Formats: sequence, C-alpha cells, structure tokens
Amino acid sequence: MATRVRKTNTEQKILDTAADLFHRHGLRGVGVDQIIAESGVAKSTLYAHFRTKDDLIAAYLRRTDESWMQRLRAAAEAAGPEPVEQMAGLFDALLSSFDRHGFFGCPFVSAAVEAEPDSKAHAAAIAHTQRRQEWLRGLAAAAGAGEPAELAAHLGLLIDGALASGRLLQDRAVVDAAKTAGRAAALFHTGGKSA
Amino acid sequence: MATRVRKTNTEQKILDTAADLFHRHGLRGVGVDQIIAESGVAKSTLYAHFRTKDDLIAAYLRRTDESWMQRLRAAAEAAGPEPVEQMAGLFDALLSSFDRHGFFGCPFVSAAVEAEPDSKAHAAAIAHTQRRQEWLRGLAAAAGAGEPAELAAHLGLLIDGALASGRLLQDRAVVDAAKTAGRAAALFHTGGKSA
DNA sequence: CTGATAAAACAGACTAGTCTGTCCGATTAA
DNA sequence: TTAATCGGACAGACTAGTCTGTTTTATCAG
Repeated sequence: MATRVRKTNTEQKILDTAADLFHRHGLRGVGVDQIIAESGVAKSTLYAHFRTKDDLIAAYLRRTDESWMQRLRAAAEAAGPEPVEQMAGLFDALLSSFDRHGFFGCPFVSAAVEAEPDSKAHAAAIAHTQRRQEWLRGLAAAAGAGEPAELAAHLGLLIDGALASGRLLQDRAVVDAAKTAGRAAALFHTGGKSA
Repeated sequence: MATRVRKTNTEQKILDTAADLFHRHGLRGVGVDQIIAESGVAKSTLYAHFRTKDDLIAAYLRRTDESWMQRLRAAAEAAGPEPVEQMAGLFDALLSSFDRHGFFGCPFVSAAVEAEPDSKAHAAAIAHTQRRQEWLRGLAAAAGAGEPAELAAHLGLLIDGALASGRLLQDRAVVDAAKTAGRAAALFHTGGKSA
C-alpha cells in the first residue's frame, strides 16, 4: 500500500510539472529532458511510469479533461439556479483560467494541432470535446431549449472560439463577448424565459 | 525584369509547396528538407529566398491571410445584398475550405500554437485575426447592428470556434451549426430586419 | 530497535535519429 | 558574363528512448 502511495506521488509530481510546461510552451516545445530537470525526477523513473512521451501527454490531457469539466460545472452552478444564467456562467470558468494562467488557449485544440492524428494524445483531445458537448446538450435540454443540440453546438463554438480568439488577441474582452453571446444564444433558444 | 519574374516563379513554387505541407502536417511537422524535396528546389535556393524557416512561415501566413480574406468576402457577397444573409453566407467559405482540403482547422490558430511567441510567424497569425475582425466590424456596422463591435466579436468567435471544433470533431455539421448561429446572432443584433 | 529484502528512484552516459542552417563547386540560362 | 539554381556534404544542436549501476526508502522478521 505504502509503495502504491509513493508511486502515485512521483507520478503526480511528473504530471504536475508536465502539465505546467505543456500548458506554457506546447507539447512539442517541451522535451522530456526539461520535464525531468524541472520535476527533479530521473529519466528512467519517468519512463518507468510512462512508456512514451505520447503516453505522458495522453495522461496529462485526461487529467486536464477532468479538472476542466469540473471547473465548467462549478462555474455553471455558481451562477445560480436559472438555466440561462448557468449557461452564461460557465464562461466564468474561462475567465478564471485566464486570470490564473494567462491566456494560452485551449489545451485540447493545441494538442489536436501538435499531436499526430493517430496518437493517444490526439484521441484524448477529441474525447474531451465529445464529453464536453454531451454535457452541454444535457444542460440545454434541462433548460428547456427548443433545439438543445443546436444550442449545445452554439455554446461549444463560443467556448472554442473564445479560447482560440483569446489566445490570438490576448484580450480578456473576447471572453466577455463570448459570455454575452452565450447568454443571447441561450435566451434565443429558450424563448427568453429569463428576466 | 526577366530575373525578377524567374525569381518570383521559384518563390511561388516554394510557397505553394510549403503551404500545402504546412496545411496538412502543421508547421513543426514539416522540415525544410521535405519542402525542398517536394518543390524540386535546392536547399541553398530556398535559403536565398527566405532567410530562415520562420521567414518562410510568415510569408506563407501572409499569403494565406490574403486568400482567406478574399474567400470570406466572396462568400459574403455571394449570399446576396441582404446584410444578415451576407453574415450567414461567409460561413460558406469555411464549408468550401472543408470540402477542398478536408478539415485541418484554422492555419492561424495552428500557427499561434506552434510558433514561438516572439516569432514573425506568430505576429503574422495575430495580424490576420485583427484584420479579419476589422472587416467583420465594418460588415456589422453596414448591417445597422445596434452594437456592431459585439456582433463582430460574436461572428469572430463562431468562425474560430467552427474551425477549432470542426478540427476536433471532424464534422461538417459543426460549420452548419456555426452558420445557423451566425444568422441568429445577426438577426438578434439587427433587430430581425431580415425575412 | 535492528538488520534483511525488495521495490523504487537516482545519475547520467549513450544510441540513433531529427532538425535548421551553411557552404562549396558545378550547372544552367539570359 | 553574370546571376540564379542545383546537388549534396557538413556542422551543431536538439530529440526520444535505452541501459547500467548505485542509492534511497519502505516493509517486515527477529
């Protein structure tokens, strides 16, 4: 058991460092040598936990998927019980990401761009997007949208667009615009039930 | 003059090949050796025309910016004289890009992800986005939108979002959703003047 | 509390390949 | 003649991943 805990600690340390570096410099911009130097872990240890760099990236993306979904959910719930406000509120998760790390764009879009199409990393990036869209469809349906799939697609477009444009323009205002647009879309599809 | 023409031909040949390869495999996924092999140009010739790979990428992005803006304009105009339909119609440019090349996402987002923040390539990517937003603001103002800046931001988000999500999901339907969302946004901001 | 055992992590050399960019001499064409 | 191009060797830096041997750490028997 204790060995199990210890193993997890090392793995977490590697993943923490890798996540930070990948987030700031991109997948191809970070070498394994840099990761081991920054995490204080031996190269052989890293390769004992992750068979290849692609495996490490995929693990990082799976972890990011989880925390990302949690933040989206939390931001939506924090906006109150009103469905339209929840759908606007989820954009606050993007704003707080901006404030925490600066604007480095969507890790999953970056991964899809940088990773080979047949890699585990690429697959993990696509899996996240599909998971997110499922959640958005549920949210739209719960809000009583006439066309929940359309509203969910619209919201997904705004999220990806905010992250992409935000990265390109380095401007917080882009996310504000996305939030406004998201609220408008939600109102449009739910017939303006909210005040 | 004749040397000028010949030089231009060589440069075009290099840029054509580079554009095709960069588009398909990403900036970092293509080496100069691959570009010279595919274009049939000597390495020294390539470096006679472009001082570094970064310069070549920047030139490729500038050319792509021009053709991209032309396609957006053409798609908008092809949708007829009605401003709301023009703003929906510009998404047809994304659809035709999808049909021509398959869905490789936005070259400028990819460039922003793959290029160093202080590179010419990165600057060219940002320059395109700003140029596009200026054009969208003009379009929104011409359509008589109450908040042209907001509508332009919304449309920009949908474009970037469609390209990002489209790449992740490899689904043409994403662009259709963006077009629908774009029309809804245009109607919303112009008070539904269109039929 | 001590000493054995085994798993885990350490340090770092090394392979084999990639990449950008330089350079040189030969060739082609106006 | 002159400028452009060609073909390809080469340098130097970087990459992922392997391997060898050493040291630390946790667990458990006595």
